[in-house]
Amino acid sequence: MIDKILADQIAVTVNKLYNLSLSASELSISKTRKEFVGDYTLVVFPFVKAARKSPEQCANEIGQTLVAQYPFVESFNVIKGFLNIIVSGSEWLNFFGQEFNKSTFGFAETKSDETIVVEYSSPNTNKPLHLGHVRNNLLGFSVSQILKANGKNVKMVNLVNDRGIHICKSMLAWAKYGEGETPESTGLKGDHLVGKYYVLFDKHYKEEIAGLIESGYKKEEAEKSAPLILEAQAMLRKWEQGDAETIRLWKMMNSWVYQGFDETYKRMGVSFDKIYYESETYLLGKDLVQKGLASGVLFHKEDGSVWCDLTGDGFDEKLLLRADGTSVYMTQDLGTAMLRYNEFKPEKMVYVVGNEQDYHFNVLRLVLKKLGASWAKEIYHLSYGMVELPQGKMKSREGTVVDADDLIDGMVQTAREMTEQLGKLDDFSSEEAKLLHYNIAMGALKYFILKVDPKKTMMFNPAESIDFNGNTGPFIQYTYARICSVIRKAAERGIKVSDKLTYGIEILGEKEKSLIKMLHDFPGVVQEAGNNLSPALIANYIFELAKEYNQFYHDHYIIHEEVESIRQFRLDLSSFTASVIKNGMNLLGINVPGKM
RNA sequence: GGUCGCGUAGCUCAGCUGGAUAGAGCAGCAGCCUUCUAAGCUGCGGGUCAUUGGUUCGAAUCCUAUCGCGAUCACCA
Repeated sequence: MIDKILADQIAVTVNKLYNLSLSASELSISKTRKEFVGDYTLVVFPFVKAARKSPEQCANEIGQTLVAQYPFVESFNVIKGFLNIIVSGSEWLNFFGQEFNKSTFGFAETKSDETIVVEYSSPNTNKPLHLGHVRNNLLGFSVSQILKANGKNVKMVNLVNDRGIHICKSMLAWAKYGEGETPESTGLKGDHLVGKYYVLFDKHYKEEIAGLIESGYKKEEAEKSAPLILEAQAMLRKWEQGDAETIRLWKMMNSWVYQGFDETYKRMGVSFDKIYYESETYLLGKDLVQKGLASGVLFHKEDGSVWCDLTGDGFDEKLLLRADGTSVYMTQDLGTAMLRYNEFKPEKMVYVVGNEQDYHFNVLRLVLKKLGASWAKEIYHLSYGMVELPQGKMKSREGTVVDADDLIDGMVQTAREMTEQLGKLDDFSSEEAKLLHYNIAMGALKYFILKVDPKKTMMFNPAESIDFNGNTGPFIQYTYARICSVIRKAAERGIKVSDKLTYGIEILGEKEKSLIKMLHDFPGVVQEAGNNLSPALIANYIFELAKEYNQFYHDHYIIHEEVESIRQFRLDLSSFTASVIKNGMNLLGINVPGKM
């Protein structure tokens, strides 16, 4: 980008002047802050010693040399140790035009062979998706889009946790208390129906425990010997033995859940290339353990359990097989990672999983490495923070979880109310209006979540998330819709919208220049975000862009009285801005409506 | 207790590979609809960047220590 080219040339000049050998990346060159005059700023403090001159002398010297040597350096000014460089408009635009023709916003045109597997979502089939899953899904999907835009061959995968004692709990509760209820008979979404029985199990289980404690049991004993939990464990054993009736029940209830999940995924706008089921993968990893034992990486304890000694690496010993030969979470994950690696031979495997599993992934990488997997270092744990509510943490047992479907319903409802209140959609058909409500609601929700740094614990305030003012998705959608409106209206007046910025350079103001430069830097942002896996960065960038455009719009309120060249330029600018906003929002998985 | 993460305006968050006077939005106050979308715009007030010591021309940013909050250290997944 222009920054780099500029930096290269400045490096040549500085090196020659002071007999140094600095690379462009070692120079501190940034865009000039808006309160100062200039386009780019070089910090000269680092050369002061070599130059044996004051910062001001040094900066002036470099500035004069640059102006003399390069036509695109128009002039400069010096404030303390800061050299502000002013780039010549026409030279700069010339460069800009070339770059613009070469590529559109830096999205790779050719796909690389590099495959990246992104695992996200990974729900349990015993309860509906909640707010925490929403953050997971949006992050996973956004990151995948960002990587795709960077030319990677992305495989989005989901590992569904469809077996285990927790699944048996809801199965058992349904069998005992369900009276044959189905999604059809109740009108409930399948995942909600199953979730209802999971809660019901917990309720009855707690009652049994309380009863046992009253009759003299200790708490731990009561928890272990309550009839319900024993029954659930028995059911799990039956499942593992392939008992026909148990499997039938399990398949039926899971199919309800999947239908419910599909609906929620669809509403969130996320999708997967491949879905793994834990019931099919939970035995994986055992052969890895055998190999590990053979090679001496793993060892047996007296009771027959298998462990990996990680004490030399700052971790504890890690269990991989129980004494009875059954595997644990880590064993399965080792097996699944191996399976996935062999299947895709990816350059990187991204796991979108909450930060409470940081330890797990550190251990996973380490054990894989010890087992001889050279690719273990390519596992990237996209670790995200919890979502908290104003009342505190979400706890399913205390009923303080925010259900994903309820949340989306609420957002759509609010969008509808706001829209009707403003009376803007009078000329919309009911279908159009419905779609718009959905787009606005999801835009608000998605942006609200994605604008926060993934690794940080975030506060989810329902009241604020549906605010349509300020740094929000709807603000950006609104801005985009207005740009489209300008273009549309101009077309009605017969003004052509061209793709190239070849007009009006003489009348470019500072604002236009800085706006175009911001757009021009967009590819860099994508690149950086792709590498850092940070949708938050893109979200904030798009907001800045939308804000800048709004400012521009208000500064040039009356366009139809202006001269043709200015019109032409403004239109180019508008269409350019529009596409950048749209591309950026697409990266985040947010729809932007053309009119609002 | 060990390890990891976080601490920036009343609130929610940017900024963190060291650069100029630390930025947005919300909330509060004062203005702006005859023109293309007021879901908007303008202005005002609001800060010991948790504390401490260091590194240097320069620290919210890097390092030490302390305090506070959280996660984790399961034969749960």
